[in-house]
Amino acid sequence: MYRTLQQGIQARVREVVQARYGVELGAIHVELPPKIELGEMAMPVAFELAKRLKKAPRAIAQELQAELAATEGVAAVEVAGAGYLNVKLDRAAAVKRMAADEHAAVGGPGFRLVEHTSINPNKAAHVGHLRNAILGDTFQRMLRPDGWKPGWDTGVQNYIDNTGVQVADIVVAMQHRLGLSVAGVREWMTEALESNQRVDYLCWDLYAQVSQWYEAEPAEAAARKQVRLDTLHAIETGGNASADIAEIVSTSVLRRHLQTMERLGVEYDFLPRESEILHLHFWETARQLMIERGVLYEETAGKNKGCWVMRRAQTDKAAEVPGAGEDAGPDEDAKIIVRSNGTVTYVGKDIAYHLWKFGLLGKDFGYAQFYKYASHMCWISTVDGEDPHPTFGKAAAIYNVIDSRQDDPQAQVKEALRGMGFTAEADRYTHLNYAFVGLTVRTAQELGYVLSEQDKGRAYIEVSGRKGFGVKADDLIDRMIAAAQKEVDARHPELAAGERETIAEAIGVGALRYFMLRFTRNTIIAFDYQDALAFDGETGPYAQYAAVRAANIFRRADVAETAALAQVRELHVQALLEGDEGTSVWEVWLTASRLSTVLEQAITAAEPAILAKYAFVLAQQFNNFYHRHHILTEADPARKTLLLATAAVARRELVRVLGWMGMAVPSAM
RNA sequence: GGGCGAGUAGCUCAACUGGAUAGAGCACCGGCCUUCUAAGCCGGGGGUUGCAGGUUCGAGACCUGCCUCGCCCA
Repeated sequence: MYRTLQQGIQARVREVVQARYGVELGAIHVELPPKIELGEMAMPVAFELAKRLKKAPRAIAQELQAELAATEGVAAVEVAGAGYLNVKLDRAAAVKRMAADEHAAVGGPGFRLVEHTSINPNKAAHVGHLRNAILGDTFQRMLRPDGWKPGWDTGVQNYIDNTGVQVADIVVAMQHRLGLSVAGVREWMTEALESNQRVDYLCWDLYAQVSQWYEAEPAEAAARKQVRLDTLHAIETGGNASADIAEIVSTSVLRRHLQTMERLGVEYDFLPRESEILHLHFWETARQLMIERGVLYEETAGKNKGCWVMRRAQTDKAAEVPGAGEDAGPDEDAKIIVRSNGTVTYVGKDIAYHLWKFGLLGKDFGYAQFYKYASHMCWISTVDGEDPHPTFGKAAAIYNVIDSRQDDPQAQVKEALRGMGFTAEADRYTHLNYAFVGLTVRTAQELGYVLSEQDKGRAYIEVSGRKGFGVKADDLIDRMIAAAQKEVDARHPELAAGERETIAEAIGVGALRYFMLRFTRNTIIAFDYQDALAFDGETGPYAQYAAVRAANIFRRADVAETAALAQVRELHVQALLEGDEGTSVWEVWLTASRLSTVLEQAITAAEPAILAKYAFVLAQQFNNFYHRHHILTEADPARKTLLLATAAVARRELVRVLGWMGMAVPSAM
């Protein structure tokens, strides 16, 4: 609703400024004034104009003021400070439109491809992976069509590197440490499943052990590293025991990852795998395309002689240097795509994969059904595939949720697309990056890790799969839910055990998801059990609690939420929204009305933390309102209706924003 | 050596991308449960935004140079 009013005022300002001064304005900035007494919208537009018109900002603001007052939905326009234009909204009108659930439509054409999680399928998921999956899943929910918004057609992918060195390490462990054949590995897996052990946990330990084994004896180190390399090559080639074991292990671990993520409400549509990128020869096709487009060439001299390298974009700097053109000799800083021994780098394969994502490769995966969710099927890549099947790729825009250690390679892939002339695609390629998750010293020690004195002085301890160092995702989820369960059991002994469990799950998962979303993406999270398990203050449970309280009012009231909202539209509420008391009610409506503005902002900035902040502020404002006004005992019927509608609208928007964050509102708390 | 990111209250983080008196949570101190649930509410203390310059009506944000820390690359 705020968004709609904002658009109306922006259009009006543009019109007035054009007519009065003949000036065409660019983006018109509208912000929230620091205090509600100053109004609901503030525009610093007069400052901008002051420069161009050589006139005092206050004078300009005063001239505009009179002409803007007539805008629809506006009660008054005032000039404040050095020349701010402050807009006071028609509160009663806004409330009525809000009650009717009028809001700006968020969405548009073009398929959006969100890729996230992408955990190496060789060990259990850990906290860092949770940040990735929760960020990606939340962003996906922000885009996808739902009951509230038309949204964008959206698909979710989880890329699986099933032929990489990490999977090879587990295969080495299986073949050379445990001495297992393909049949033996199959048996080992079956046994683990039947004895109810988490396969990914067993692999977690195996991975740490084999990593140490490589280095354990200096005399053997070279030979063991060679075993590892040979195994990796065997897996890439396919059709041998190592490749078969890799397939068995990675598929079992992958299923475990999907189960873990499903506990958090994270689901996928498609799982493209590295093995298919290899077997379907995506790279060879991409290579031809890159050569044709002139971005890939063989270096004939210098240190990169014999390599295929990527031509770098012509920078301004290079252009200024005389003789820096093509005849100036080898570009020593060019990015190597194919090494002189013929192996393709990771970036090379990634370029091929991204050409596929945008439908530019002229090739597709085979598709097979893999994992069934309650509402849809998750497909996996294969060489041959089943028919009929859905198709992925051919995206209009992509979002890759990958941590910021991959900034360089991601930029190179984007640069390759640009270099090939696919500039529109490069522009719609978003690396949704985020800083990694470490552990606080306290939590690392609690988990039993021995730290050096130097480590103890650090702000965080880095997670390391090779050392078996980290918080496993399932352990964390278990503990979050257990902590919630304890509270629920104490507070609601009257509820059935089953319901208490459902509630605890919603709270535990909500607390975890909120914790991962409340930090902006480039903040390094030092994960701490104590902080994550705190359910007071700026946390998921706080926001959920506000929604539960709002619902409780309607459990006792004699009207339903929808009825309260319908009734308020028939009332004269203007007087009830003024003064100190009225303003405290109006503030809830104002915050609630900003939902679409906030969502759009969060999508544009690709920053889910904006949603988390908003959910908290809305909950805070509701709690404030809840304490100030006792709704059910309100004597004045008109006022009571307004208060009920206020609770209804706060709850409605809170449920929506929490929904995008993947957080359910429990039946009781 | 090059590239990227960070440095804000005791601690953990925000600050709508250049706007009004830099805001929250935690912790600490004081108050509020016979009224829709205290996982809550109200009040209080706490800041040279790493340092030094600069740009302008206006800088935590932009520019230059330093200082610390962390990643990535050779």
